[in-house]
Amino acid sequence: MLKISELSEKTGLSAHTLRYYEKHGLINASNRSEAGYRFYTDSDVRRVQFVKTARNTGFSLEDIGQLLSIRVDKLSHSCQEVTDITRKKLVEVNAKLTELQSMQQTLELLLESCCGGPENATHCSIMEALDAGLLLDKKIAARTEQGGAAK
Amino acid sequence: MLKISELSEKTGLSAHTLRYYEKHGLINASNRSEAGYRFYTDSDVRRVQFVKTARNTGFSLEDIGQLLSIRVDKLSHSCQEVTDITRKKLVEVNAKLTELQSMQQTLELLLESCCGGPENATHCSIMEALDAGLLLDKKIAARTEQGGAAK
DNA sequence: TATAAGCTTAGAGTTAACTCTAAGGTCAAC
DNA sequence: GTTGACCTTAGAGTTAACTCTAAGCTTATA
Repeated sequence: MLKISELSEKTGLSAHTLRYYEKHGLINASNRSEAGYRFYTDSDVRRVQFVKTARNTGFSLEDIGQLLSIRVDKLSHSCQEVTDITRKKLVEVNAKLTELQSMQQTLELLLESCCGGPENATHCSIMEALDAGLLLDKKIAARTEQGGAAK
Repeated sequence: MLKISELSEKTGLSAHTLRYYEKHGLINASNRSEAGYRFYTDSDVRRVQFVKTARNTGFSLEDIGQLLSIRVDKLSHSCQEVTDITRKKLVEVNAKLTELQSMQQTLELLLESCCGGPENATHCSIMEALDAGLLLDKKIAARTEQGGAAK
């Protein structure tokens, strides 16, 4: 039986966060001392670790709530329910990835295009590009590749 | 001279958002009607478009504030200041990308490992993996590659 | 037994970037 | 001259997931 500080140490989640998860119905302390102190069983600990793992995998607390309700009654739930949740999350992650990759590419292009030196920014190509609404993709690509097959 | 609804249409930013940007010092309407209606000049429009482009590129409103203060007085600022802001943002984007790619890989692995069928979740490998703290990377990789060079 | 560390709760604060509401003034058209 | 669409402001609400605070018990240690 662990106290909250011990569980905190064991899981790397703060006591605040553990109480927050409890308030939101994700976890619980099976026992309390007479004074009201939380005491966690091994089973509680495993549940908390499940939550942490799911969290690290990108699931929202809401997703995790669903996963947990499957977890406690696996017989009443199907693999499909689990994969539905997982696939939905993957779709979200992929969407974000696409967005970030586009940003990454733009930022790299911008950095390539600018001298980055101590001269004043009058002709800074980053500023120009942002002013031009980033049609610079083409400009810079042309400048950089000097012969690429533009669309 | 555009009214706010016209600028909204032109830029795709809502009137609410435009006022929000104004409140936060990013943009301004050069003129107001007697009744207090905002009127935007071409120069105002270009500034708003700059903000929008920068926003799409991933810059925070705070970053954009800095970029804008460079933009209005390029002589007093260096290319290096611009690249510093840009590079900082790229570092952030790269960090997020790494995190998301890891999630993506995990989620894909999880989906590969589970049948996703209508059978109950008693032996669902996704649930098992989350329970096991995802040491499954190895399990699944082994199962999938059936002969890969594990570390 | 006294102090300090740790526990409890309810509830407020944080962050970023909006998004919306309320209450009221303005303007163009019929 | 009266709709109805549009504008104004100040300020509250939204979202997710914490994070922190205050006020007050409890427990372990010296």
